Amino acid sequence: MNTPDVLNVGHDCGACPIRHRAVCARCEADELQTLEQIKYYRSYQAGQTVIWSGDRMDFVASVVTGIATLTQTMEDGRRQMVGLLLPSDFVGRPGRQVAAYDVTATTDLVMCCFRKKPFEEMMAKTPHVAQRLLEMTLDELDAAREWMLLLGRKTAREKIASLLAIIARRDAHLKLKSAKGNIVFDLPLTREEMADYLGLTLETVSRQVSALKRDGVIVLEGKRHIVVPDFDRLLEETGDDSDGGLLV
Amino acid sequence: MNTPDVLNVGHDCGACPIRHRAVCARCEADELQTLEQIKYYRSYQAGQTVIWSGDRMDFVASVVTGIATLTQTMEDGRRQMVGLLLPSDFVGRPGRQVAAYDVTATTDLVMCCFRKKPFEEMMAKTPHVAQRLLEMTLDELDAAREWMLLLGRKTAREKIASLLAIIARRDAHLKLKSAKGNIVFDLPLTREEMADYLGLTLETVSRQVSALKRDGVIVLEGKRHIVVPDFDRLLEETGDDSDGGLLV
DNA sequence: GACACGCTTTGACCTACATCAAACTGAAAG
DNA sequence: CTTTCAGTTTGATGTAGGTCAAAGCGTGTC
Repeated sequence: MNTPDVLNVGHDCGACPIRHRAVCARCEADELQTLEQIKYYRSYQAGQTVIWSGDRMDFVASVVTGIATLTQTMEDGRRQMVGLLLPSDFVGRPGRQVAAYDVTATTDLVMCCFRKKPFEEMMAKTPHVAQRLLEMTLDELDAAREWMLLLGRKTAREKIASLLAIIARRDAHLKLKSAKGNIVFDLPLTREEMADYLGLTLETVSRQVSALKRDGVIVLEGKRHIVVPDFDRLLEETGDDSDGGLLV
Repeated sequence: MNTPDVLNVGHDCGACPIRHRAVCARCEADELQTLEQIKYYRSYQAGQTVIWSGDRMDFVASVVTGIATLTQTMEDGRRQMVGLLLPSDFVGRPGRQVAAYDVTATTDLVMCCFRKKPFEEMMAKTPHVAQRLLEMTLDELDAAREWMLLLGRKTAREKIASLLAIIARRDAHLKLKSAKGNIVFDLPLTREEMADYLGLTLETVSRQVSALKRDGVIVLEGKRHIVVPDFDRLLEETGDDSDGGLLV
């Protein structure tokens, strides 16, 4: 096995077309050996909670397969998703003892974990890892800020379109397919989870998904399987700038 | 001068009570010398735009005095603030050529800048800096996620109370005062800027500020000067958990 | 086959906040 | 002292999305 999960975290290889996933010629570097020694796997079933906010968290991890969410809950039960973790995403914060969010598996989930202590020691020694982690965290921060624009200023319809576009893009990217023609993917979230992502109610999500379907922006096969016949059309519905955020 | 601005970025000294601000015994470390050589200052007047989204950005910087905001704007003019930069906060992303957000001075502003190229070279050499930057970015990510909960799920009144609490805390912290008794501070934002922060309109902000004043949660002296007679009371109005997010 | 259970859709109604509009306030400019 | 202007407040009205309620749908179970 080529341990792509380990590469996600430890290594940034310019030669790899898809940085977080590909196998890389420099796999023998020291930090990878170290990571290899301290890693272990955990599996969770769909719906299982990985960690509760406030729990002691003695590991960091990266998602290998499946989807997990980070959510915050208010005392009265209002919930807001604050992170959507797809394969190759990183969970956990070096330097923090206690989880700040609920982490939940929304599909069956496999994570590649590293015990926090040795991971931090390794980080202190190998600048590679800290730099890669910084880069990944900055990407997450950008995503969070786009998400803030969505939550604060977009209409319900724009929110739905944006979420579909995000998932479609991630999905297509992970499958290495180009974005020409039909884009097909399975929604990994229930209406309620979509609502928690978007700051809406599930009823509003349902209505707006139906509306996009009625207007021919998407085609629904069953409840979960989605076909996007014209990706540009979907992007128009998001309210985002047309130049599509190609910042480097 | 003890160059506290430089310390913000380059150094994490456990001995300093207030980490980002204090002067530190290890100031002679190499990276500080390097930073010292490549730094320069820029001043902006209140209202001036520091960088437009999409502009080439050849420096990174930290705020020395004053307040700046990061905002995103949609084609039709809807605006959402996505970052509020107070003294000691960091702007700019190593590795990115182009600004992703509008950066605006909301008060007179002094920034301590570092040209990007030498800063990045220095980062590659001194792990200290990358690690400090990672830590700061993770803090920002947490702040962004709390902000997402605010935007997605809080009522207008809770949003206002939360913003006041955030500013009060930052302000008190920067002044090294304890949080007992009256907390007094000047609002650094106009109603419109508050609205852009909170995903509201300025009219709603005005109404809710008046309501909090009517209910005795805050005392307004003029339009900007605010007295919080009972900080716990204000916190109750935020809708947040009472244990106040003391995550380490 | 019928039942139960989780998820989704649809409808009727309601309300928090947006929108539009006008008046107020205070500081700066002449 | 008057004018101007940016920022703010306040009021009247509109509406997107929330709330409550009921019905539909697919899958697994007895």
